[in-house]
Amino acid sequence: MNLRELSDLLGLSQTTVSRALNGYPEVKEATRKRVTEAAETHNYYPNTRAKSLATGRTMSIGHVIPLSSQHEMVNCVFSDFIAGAGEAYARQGYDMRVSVVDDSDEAKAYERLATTGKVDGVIVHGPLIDDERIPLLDRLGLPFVVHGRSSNCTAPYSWLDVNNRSAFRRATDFLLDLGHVRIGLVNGFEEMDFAMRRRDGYRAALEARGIAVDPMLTHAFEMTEPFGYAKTCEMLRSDDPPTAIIASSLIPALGVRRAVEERGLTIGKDVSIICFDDALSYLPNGTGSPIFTATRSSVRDAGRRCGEMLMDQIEDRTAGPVHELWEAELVVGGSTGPAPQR
Amino acid sequence: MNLRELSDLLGLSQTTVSRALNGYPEVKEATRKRVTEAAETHNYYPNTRAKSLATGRTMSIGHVIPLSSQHEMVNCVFSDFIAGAGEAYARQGYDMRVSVVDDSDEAKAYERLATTGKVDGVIVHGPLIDDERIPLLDRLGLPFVVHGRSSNCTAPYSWLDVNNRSAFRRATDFLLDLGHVRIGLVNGFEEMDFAMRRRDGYRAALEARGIAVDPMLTHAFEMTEPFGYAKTCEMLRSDDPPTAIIASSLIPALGVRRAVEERGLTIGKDVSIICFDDALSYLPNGTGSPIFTATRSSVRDAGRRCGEMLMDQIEDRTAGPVHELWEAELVVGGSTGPAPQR
DNA sequence: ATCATTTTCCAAAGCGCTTTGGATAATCTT
DNA sequence: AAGATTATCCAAAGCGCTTTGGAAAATGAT
Repeated sequence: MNLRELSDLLGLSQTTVSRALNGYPEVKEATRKRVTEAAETHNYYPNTRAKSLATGRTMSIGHVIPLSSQHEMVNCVFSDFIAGAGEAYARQGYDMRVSVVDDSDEAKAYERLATTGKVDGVIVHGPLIDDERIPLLDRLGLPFVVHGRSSNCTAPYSWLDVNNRSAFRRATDFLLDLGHVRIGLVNGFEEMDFAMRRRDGYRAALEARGIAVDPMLTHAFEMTEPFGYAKTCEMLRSDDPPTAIIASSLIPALGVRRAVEERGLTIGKDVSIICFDDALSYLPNGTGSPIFTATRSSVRDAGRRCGEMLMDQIEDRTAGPVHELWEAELVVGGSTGPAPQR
Repeated sequence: MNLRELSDLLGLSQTTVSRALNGYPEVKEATRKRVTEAAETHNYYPNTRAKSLATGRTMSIGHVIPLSSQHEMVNCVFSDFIAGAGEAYARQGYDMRVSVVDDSDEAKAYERLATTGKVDGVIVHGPLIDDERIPLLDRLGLPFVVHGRSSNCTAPYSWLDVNNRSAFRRATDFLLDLGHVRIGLVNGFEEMDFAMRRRDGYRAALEARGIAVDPMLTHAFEMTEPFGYAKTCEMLRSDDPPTAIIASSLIPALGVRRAVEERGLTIGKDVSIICFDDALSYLPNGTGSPIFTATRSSVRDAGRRCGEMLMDQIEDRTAGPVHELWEAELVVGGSTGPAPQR
């Protein structure tokens, strides 16, 4: 059942039927009612492809995910983000178009999305410190919202980020207050803006107390469980091991925990752990009281909000860039305690 | 730059340019070369919306994910699946359209996808035992592939599944061979087909040795870490606690581990653990030797293959349904050992 | 050289919708 | 009651592509 058939059936023109269905004012209420009822009973839904072509809008938002051998974009954190974003999209009749691309031609993928008109806008995931995607999208004129920020980027753009620096500064201060001095950092790749900022917060807290950053205690890599495990093993084996470790995500924190326990040490006593908790729905940091002391900010909420911001921008393209900086909350769980006496 | 502009520029008709670009035979090689080169230099890419309308194909595959308060579809396993599927799509020029819907109108969402022509086919995730989506999609005539199976479903359909029954039978046998008798099961929701089959494999192994299934030892719920933790605590507190626990995923297994260790028991000695390992990229079961003894099957590979099967089906709609049953591999890690002596 | 084929290209008709620019009918002024 | 407004509807022109049904040009057969 298409528009022509429906309008023939009703003895009306396609124009009128289309207008009735789309809520235009130049159609009598009685007619509108007749049309909507007929559409209902005959199960008419406008063809998306035709509608897209006519309106120039696709009602879909692109998410480009690079598939690289060395860095996994698609992970638990990502899936919670898209769950949130997807929820926001659904509420406004959008949906999400995910294209997986080889990371060598990620730029081309964005270009293609823009020139072929597949999407009305995109979300930029995992921005690097000086991310080239931002000027590119700016140039392409495709609306976008960055989840995170990109330092050194001069072009104006909309973003939503958690205050990673203050979160890690706060976590580090918390440990310092407990008397810890040897504090390890298990971070994500530091080309990524969020990881760089987290390291910076960590560094600032230490330096404020006159403690130098020990390169032996700071590690940056893909945030997997085995990475947390391996680096913790390495640090604990050293002559001057850390008494506390900060992990950039719950997942490597699980590895940290495994390494600590395997060594027969007790968490929160021999070694304290703080992690950044994205409040993943499938991997919650405990249900009642938190397992790990953590700085927490829901990535799902972030997804939801990024989606909203982007749709707003698409709907009103004249509006300027919007920024939101969220503070992470510090939740104290059982994984931290006073530094052990020497 | 659109087709008309490009053809005007070349002094050719749109027909010829279109044909040259799409590899049709009725165009001289020299002309084709001239056209492709012009397209290249002028950065011409056909408008997807127009192309879709003209061809009736969208080159995109739908994934419907119900958003429910009590059951999370979007999880780590899901994200690895779509990474695999997305990779397959990318290779053949498809991409993925994800729509998040309230679970109360999931059926309507599929109907809408079909009638509005948003996608060329869909992947059905997490089939229930008698899943109504299968007859629905069959009726709608929308190509689809089910990741998993749906028992009791009479309509023919394509699916790819791991042999959940044999995997859990094997895991249970492995523990029985080690002398375990009290074996706990931390399963997913048993309305879901895979969970039902897993339970069945577990039951069959026990019954083959004349051991009755103890309801105190079998639990089914959302497969989160806290669920694994809570149920393990509960079981370990009982008068006749299990000496081994089988978990339906690595994630609840982490909770199982936490509960066991928190009680001061040793994994692989006091309590053995086997889990189903989906070989998640972000949460691998160890790098070299596995952490948990596990039955393993890569959900990412499954995603890739489901995607391929679906695209094949879309390309040749006359082909009958295809089935693939994958056997999970048993990998022995450090989490299992002989049953402790009484 | 003539006719039949094949090769190469084109004009025009969709695909199913939205939207512009009227026309007609109904209502309001005076 | 005639002219001015307004409410209601319509025909037709896109949106940018593919594809059908020829036409013209080139090639082959006789």
